[in-house]
Amino acid sequence: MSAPVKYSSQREAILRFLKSRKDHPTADVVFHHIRKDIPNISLATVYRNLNQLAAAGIILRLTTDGKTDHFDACVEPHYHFCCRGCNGVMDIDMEPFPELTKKAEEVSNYKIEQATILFSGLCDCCKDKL
Amino acid sequence: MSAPVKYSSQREAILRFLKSRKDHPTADVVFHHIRKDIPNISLATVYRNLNQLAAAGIILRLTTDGKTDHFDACVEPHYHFCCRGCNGVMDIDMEPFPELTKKAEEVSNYKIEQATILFSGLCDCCKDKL
DNA sequence: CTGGGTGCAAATCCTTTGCACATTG
DNA sequence: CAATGTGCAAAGGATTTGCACCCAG
Repeated sequence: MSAPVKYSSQREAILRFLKSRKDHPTADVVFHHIRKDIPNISLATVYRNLNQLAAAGIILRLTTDGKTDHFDACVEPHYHFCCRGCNGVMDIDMEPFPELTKKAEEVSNYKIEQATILFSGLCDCCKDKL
Repeated sequence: MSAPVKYSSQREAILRFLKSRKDHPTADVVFHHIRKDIPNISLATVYRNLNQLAAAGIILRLTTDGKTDHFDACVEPHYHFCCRGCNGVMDIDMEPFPELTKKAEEVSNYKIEQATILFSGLCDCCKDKL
């Protein structure tokens, strides 16, 4: 049923760029960087591909407190941190707590498929400045 | 420094409405309900007051995977669940895990001020339908 | 009477979509 | 050649803002 995926150089470039970064760029950041290699790529194409990759589970869409989503080429379950100073999104290297989801499911009786943990505060750089 | 807050019947009505609900309405839902009592209130006023109340720590803004934020009159730390079927946001009645934040802070060296835990999946109603 | 609050409409920001053309398989 | 992907521009939805007027302190 799902439409067969056809190769496109734009999508490859987007994915490659995402994999090369350990921060988690927004669509706009992806767009501006890809543009250096593919000058006439359009923002719409970036959005379309990010959506497609996320839907396919190849990348992760991160919804933070800011208004724009961030994207992560690492789909292993892990936690994130969003700095209220610079609005950057970073990884937190700690093992997931599967008990959390299990306990929530017991307590609530909902079918819980996912737990999103987002820490926020100030990163190393912003800790001093603010 | 912060501007003195003046009373307004609109803000009072918005806060009262929010307190009367255990789901977590969006700005638009608040608007349509308040409108029954204050027919000529504007959506801009609703947004302005929700923002002001959230900034003052009187209510909580909940950013979910959906595109519109939800608001919660209960500011005690607690967890939420967002149903991908009906997009509703519900409370999860379980004790918070303070260790989570502590551990993340140790591991990362960031100044962590907040941990947002959002579960998602299917609620009781949507579990059967989908 | 001074400054915050409101309603309205217009503006913004982020994201999606329609359409004609290009590219892949 | 059939169908997906692209670029462009226009549309869309959620939220904010400018401005003249209103009202609390």
